[in-house]
Amino acid sequence: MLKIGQLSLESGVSIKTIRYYEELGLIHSPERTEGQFRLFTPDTVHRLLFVKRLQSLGLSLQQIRECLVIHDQGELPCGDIQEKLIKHIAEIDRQVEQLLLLRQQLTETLQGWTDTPAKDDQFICPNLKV
Amino acid sequence: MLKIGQLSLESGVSIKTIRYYEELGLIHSPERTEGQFRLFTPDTVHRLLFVKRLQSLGLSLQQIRECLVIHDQGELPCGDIQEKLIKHIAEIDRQVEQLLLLRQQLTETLQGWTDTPAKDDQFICPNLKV
DNA sequence: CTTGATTCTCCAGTCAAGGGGAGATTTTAT
DNA sequence: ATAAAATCTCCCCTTGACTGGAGAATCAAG
Repeated sequence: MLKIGQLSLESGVSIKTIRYYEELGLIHSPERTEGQFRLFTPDTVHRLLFVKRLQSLGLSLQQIRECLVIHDQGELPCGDIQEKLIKHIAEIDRQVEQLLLLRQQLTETLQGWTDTPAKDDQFICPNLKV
Repeated sequence: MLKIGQLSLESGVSIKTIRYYEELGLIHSPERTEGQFRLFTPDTVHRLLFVKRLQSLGLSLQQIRECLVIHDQGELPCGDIQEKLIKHIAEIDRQVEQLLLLRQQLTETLQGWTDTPAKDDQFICPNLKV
């Protein structure tokens, strides 16, 4: 059994974050010593590494929790994880598309931009007629 | 002179947001009636449209404020705006790059993924050996 | 004069994923 | 036995751009 500091060392997740994850239900509330110190089972290390891995792939803690719930029901969460990852790719594609659209807007706006435009008190920036 | 409701109508910016922008210094604190109702000058409409335009191009309110400060010093902010837009394009490029890297990670992770892996109690998801 | 619409200030909350620190207690090591 | 290290709970803070609501005051119209 591990106290929280040891778990933090072995998983690379900060103590604060571990307690936060417990609060979110990402890890189970562990046993306590008589003095209320948390005593985690060793497999909690794996659980935290799993969280970090999915997080590094861009999933939210909420999504990760959904996977862990399935795992805790005794099922393999692979299918669910796969689905989430695929959806996440689609989400990334949407974001990239939006960013490229914006980039296009920006380059168009910068087309014909001049540093010394005629001053026009109607506009704050004459290059940007708004 | 416009009261805040009228300014909101003409600019499309909500009343709450107008007061927020005043607090941030994006628009000048206007005159007041005896009863403390704000009375905006009509050019505030343009100013709000300018803010919305730069915002739609992805600039933060902080960056927009910097442009407006230059304008209020009697200078044309075009050069500053141009510089910010160019930097913003570079920022977008960085973001896209990061997203595509992540996308690559995701597709690699999904390579060879199987819906019916052998159960392995050491791992939460055997497809994701973490 | 009264009613209803508008506006005022102030406070608080939203989203995500934690971080900081106080003050008390518990555990461990000497 | 005592000191030091670890942990506990509790509450507030962060970023950015707002939004919501309470309760009071003001303005405009009939």
